[in-house]
Amino acid sequence: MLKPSDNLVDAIYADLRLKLQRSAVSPTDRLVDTEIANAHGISRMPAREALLRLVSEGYLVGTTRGFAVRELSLEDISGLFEVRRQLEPRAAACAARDMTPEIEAEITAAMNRVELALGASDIPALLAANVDFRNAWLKAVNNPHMAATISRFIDYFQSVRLGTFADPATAYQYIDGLSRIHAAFLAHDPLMVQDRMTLFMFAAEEAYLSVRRRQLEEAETARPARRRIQKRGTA
Amino acid sequence: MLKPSDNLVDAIYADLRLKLQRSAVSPTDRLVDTEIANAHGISRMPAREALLRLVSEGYLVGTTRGFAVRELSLEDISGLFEVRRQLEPRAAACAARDMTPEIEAEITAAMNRVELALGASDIPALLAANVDFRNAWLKAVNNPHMAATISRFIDYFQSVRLGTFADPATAYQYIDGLSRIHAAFLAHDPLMVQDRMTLFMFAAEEAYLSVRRRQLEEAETARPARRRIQKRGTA
DNA sequence: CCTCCAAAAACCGTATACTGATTTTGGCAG
DNA sequence: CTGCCAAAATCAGTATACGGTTTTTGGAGG
Repeated sequence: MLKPSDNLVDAIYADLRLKLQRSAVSPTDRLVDTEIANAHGISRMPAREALLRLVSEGYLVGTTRGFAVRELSLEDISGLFEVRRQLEPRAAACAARDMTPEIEAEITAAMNRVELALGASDIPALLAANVDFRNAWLKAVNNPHMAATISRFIDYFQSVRLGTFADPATAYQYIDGLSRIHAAFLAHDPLMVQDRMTLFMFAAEEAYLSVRRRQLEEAETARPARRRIQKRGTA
Repeated sequence: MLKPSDNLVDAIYADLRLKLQRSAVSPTDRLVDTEIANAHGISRMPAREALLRLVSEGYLVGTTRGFAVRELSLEDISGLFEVRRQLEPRAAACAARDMTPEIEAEITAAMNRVELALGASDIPALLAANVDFRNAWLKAVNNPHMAATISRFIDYFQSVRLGTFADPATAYQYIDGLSRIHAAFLAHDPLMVQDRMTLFMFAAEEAYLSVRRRQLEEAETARPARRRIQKRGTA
């Protein structure tokens, strides 16, 4: 843990980012700079700067008591998917066009791991394989700005994704869509990839919305009402 | 100067961001935390954090000797426009659909200022009015994620825009495209807005590419070869 | 047992200080 | 005048320290 680059901030940032991608941080957790700092045996500043960067990128929100993973409202989900719909089908089509055998092998390997994990109901493995699949095809996108933007928008859903995969029916449908995209990649058909990605986007949006709606309802019944997340949204 | 929020980092960030939007920082300038700090009468840390944020957002790059505005390669320009083409026509169409009379008045006012500045060949005013026009129609975009992403992508071009407006012919053509978009907004025709924005995107890409190409050539002839911008690109 | 209030703790924001790396400067030799 | 080398300056990164605000805690009173 903590090797990338010779820069402490980047190292901490990468570490936290990975934890977030793996849904290893729950929205109820509080990330505190001092904790992270002496967990890694460093001072507050690098940890703080990494946290601040995650805030400015929209992954975390600052509260009066530590940093927390950002929870998406239903509007957030709709809005984020509107952007994803504009970008991902097109990007995936480009990826299909410019696909190399190496990357093709990677996405196939990731797809296999996804199906294996689905069969074993191994949610963490499913999450990880899902991330791998996405990162693999994004590698074939020649436009780094496009790839980075997409990556970022997908990562916003980490806090919801866990819930999506918890329900077997939803997970199955999600993975089915993924596998259809995978097949289209193997067929080297950019347009088929584009179309299937478009369909996938709509299905995914609905899945996330329903999961999030249920989460919000549960939270409502559990706690009558309370919340206190201040300013510091920045962006 | 330096009022927004009760937070020094945000204040410095906003100040720098504005300077960048106005092209008030040349790529040869070096932004140094200590300078900014005692220019504002504060310590290094807030200035440094603001700079770091601009780096992580891609507006600046860290060098071994201060921070500098990021210079776009021709590939960057093409890549950035590929993303803009996916987002802006659609977003503008939504803006046209959801336009309010207040915002319509704003974009008209901005458009008038653009034409006034164009007539007077007042480049700084043209730059400012152009920013205003964009910000005005983005206000009508109900999806904040969409609006923020677009805003960000547009802002990457600040270092090139100055060059675009310097050439009267290019500036005229650019502004003509803008005015056609404005007319479409006034007609409340989302599809017309969408189409015209699409055309505008292609024209703008070409304009930026040719300006940047010329800049690079000039730099080449002036200085045989040299450059030293290190790692720290982050994101 | 619950409520209210005050003391304590937690945590963020900012300031200052130190270190190491890199670049610039200035002088000395060729 | 040019090239080289060493001293000095510059600047990013990291550590430590302090102040202020908000939250939690714990006890006294109802």
